[in-house]
Amino acid sequence: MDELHEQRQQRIKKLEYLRRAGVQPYGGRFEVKDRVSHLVQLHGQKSKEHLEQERISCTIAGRIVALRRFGKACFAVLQDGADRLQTYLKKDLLTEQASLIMDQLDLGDWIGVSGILFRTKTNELTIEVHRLTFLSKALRPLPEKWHGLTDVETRYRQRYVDLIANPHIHQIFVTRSRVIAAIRSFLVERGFLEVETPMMHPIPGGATAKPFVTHHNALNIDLYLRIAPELYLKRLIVGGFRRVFEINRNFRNEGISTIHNPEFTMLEFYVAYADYQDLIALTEEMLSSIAQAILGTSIINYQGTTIDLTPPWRRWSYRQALCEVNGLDPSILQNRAEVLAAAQRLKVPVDPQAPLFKIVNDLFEETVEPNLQQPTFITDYPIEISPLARRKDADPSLTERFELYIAGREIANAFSELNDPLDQRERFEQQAAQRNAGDEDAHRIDEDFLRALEFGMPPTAGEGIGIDRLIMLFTNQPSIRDVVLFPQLRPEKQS
RNA sequence: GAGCCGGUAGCUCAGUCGGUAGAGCAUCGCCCUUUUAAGGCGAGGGCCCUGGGUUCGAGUCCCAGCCGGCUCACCA
Repeated sequence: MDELHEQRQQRIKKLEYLRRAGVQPYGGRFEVKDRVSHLVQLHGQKSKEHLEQERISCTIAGRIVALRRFGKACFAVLQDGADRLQTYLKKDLLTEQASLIMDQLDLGDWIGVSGILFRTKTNELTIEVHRLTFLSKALRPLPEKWHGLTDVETRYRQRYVDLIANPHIHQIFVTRSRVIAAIRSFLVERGFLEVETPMMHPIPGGATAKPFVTHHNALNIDLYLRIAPELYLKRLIVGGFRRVFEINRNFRNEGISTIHNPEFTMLEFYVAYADYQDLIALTEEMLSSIAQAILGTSIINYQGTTIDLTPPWRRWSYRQALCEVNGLDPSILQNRAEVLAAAQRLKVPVDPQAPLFKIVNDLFEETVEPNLQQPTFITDYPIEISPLARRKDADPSLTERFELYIAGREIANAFSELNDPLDQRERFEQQAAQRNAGDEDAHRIDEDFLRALEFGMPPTAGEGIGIDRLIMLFTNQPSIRDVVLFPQLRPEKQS
């Protein structure tokens, strides 16, 4: 007989036995009086004698993740969230029915216990159980106790098993939730209004990306899952909201990698009357204070690199960074032949036919980005690669824009917004021309957005932060799949 | 989309030169009232990812495919 089938049959037999004995194998409400984490925090340091004297009563519930039987007694380790506590079940101390339950317990079952805290001979904090309540029967066996579940495919497909077998995974998602909650309160405290804008767009906009298409039957129209909330949030600034933010999913129909999931969580926020310099200060304060609040430090380790989030962070202009890293004279950036020569000398493969700004940007990405391990604001991007950003008054070839890099990765992208409706229309039309020429990622003209801008948008600064990548950094995870509960995979073959 | 690596019991993994499918944990039976990878004795459990091919004989060699990981490309 198939082994899984056999273990499952065994457990169904035990379930039926419990039922015949009057024990509900899938019970109802149970009054949990204590959390394991709290008990350990309160009493984890107390000595054997101290505990004997205090006789602390407690009631916990959890899943059995280890079971060591000794004839008429057993040790069962219960897992409550990411925390574990040993319980000691002794038939002497239990009712007849509880003894019967004890004999039927399997790894994975849920039970509730009441008893007294004590320390065993080996000094382990343990509950001596006086009351045992069966809560829920597991029909499938848990992964092996020592190595746990390591097969990454199973970990992602059956995250529930991953969370059971690898409690530290639990902690990653707790941290994720806390970071997002902290971002929310940081922004709300500063007068931002949290809003929700459409996820289904008639015209996908606000980013350069391929959208997912879906269809609305009653309206008989195609809709696109949003690639960015940007254009809707700016409509709200036009409408008079001074500070808005949204934390929600974006969808991009592109490749999957350790830093790309088709749906990913994005924070975007917009501040009327502000410019990108204000956002530099805000970003520094937000990320360093959240690290301090959630991790208890602003110095973090990411994959072996120590990263110091203590402000202020380095400000480095795009051109200056490029020239300093590679020992180039800034004057050559305008000269195609010299840039190509530099690329060759630096062994960066570039397309000699490409526009100059593209070649310069390839050089930047190849040579500068990997060096940006410590938090760095790269500022003043060229106009050609910043179609939505406001020009700098002092140099119209540059924009009021920054990207924040940490650990060699782009974490945030922000700029003073373009609020000139006529300029925006021109840029849309240029994009549309590129689209007609075959660039399917180029922006489409959003007439309603242009209409909104024509009603007048105040000077505004806006920023986007990729939340998943931020969480990777804060939890020291190498892959985005490790910070998304259910990452996208090919569907499992049904057997 | 391309390259490299992997897929064997519920889990973690061995499997030599092509010659009867293995271990530990888990499961089942017996013993055991302070163990913690508990222990002792015994037992059961396999679509070796799928489909072809070579061969007297394939987990092993060859081809195609499926699924996953990593790297690269696009992107955040």
